[in-house]
Amino acid sequence: MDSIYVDLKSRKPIYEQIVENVSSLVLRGVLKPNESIPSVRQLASDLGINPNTIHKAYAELERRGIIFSSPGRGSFVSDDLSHAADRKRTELLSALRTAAHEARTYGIGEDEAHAVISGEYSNDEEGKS
Amino acid sequence: MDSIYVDLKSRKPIYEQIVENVSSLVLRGVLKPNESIPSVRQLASDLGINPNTIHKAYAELERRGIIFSSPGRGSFVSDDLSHAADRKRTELLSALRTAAHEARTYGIGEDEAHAVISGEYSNDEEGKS
DNA sequence: ATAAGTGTACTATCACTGATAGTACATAAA
DNA sequence: TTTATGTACTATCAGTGATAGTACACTTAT
Repeated sequence: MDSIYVDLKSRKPIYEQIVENVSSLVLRGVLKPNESIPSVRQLASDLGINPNTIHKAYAELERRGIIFSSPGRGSFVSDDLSHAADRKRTELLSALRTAAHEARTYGIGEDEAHAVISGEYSNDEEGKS
Repeated sequence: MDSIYVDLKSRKPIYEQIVENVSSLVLRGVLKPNESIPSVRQLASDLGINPNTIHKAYAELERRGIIFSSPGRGSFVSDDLSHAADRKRTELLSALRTAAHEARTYGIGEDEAHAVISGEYSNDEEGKS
């Protein structure tokens, strides 16, 4: 959860997994602004996949303002993550709204829906060692 | 929403759209048990897609116990939908749980999450004419 | 200056999957 | 008998993800 990995058996393309993976580490604060992230070739080697695939992911991450890359130097976490954070927040609320809407559509009661939320927020000490 | 359609521009495969589409109509009670559904060729013609694609969707729907097909007669909604309904319910609750978990992970407060649920359940007259 | 490591840009190729096209056959109903 | 149905094939195409290989410009450290 706190490092980069891929699931080769997943339906989701590898490069998308990398994108979401790094994005998650950055937006959750595991990787700090201006911190360096693994080089294209290094990460490709670590994960046993093609460098082109990593580059495709990094290009998308740069497009989203999550990281920036500099030829000869490497790739780094963006110094301004506000845009990306806002977008993620909106996306999460939208997902929650959609799930709730679907639940209602199929006859799941409001009380039960609230109970699910409460249950998820009462899993004590989410990030313990 | 209450009839079968497809979005050719979607990332989701056409046959999967058909599956979810029919499944939704059946589990929401729009299509009743033992009611007939469009024939493979008819639906293919209506939607402007290949009959093989429809058949692939119908085969999956039959596998899930949503419909059943009979050569020479046609395809019909299953008479016993309890299994499919249970699975759908579990799936919806799981989706809600996942959305809530993600929201929490990224710092969205419990109050805000509950507010989203309440908001979605207070959209009065969801299904008006 | 040199070497090593970096991002980046190509081309070519392969594999998988979704989708189409066409044909064919057995069945059921009018 | 005719028509429409589900079903089962084969062949083909298109798009996409991924790999392989090469190359070039840039930065950093030696």
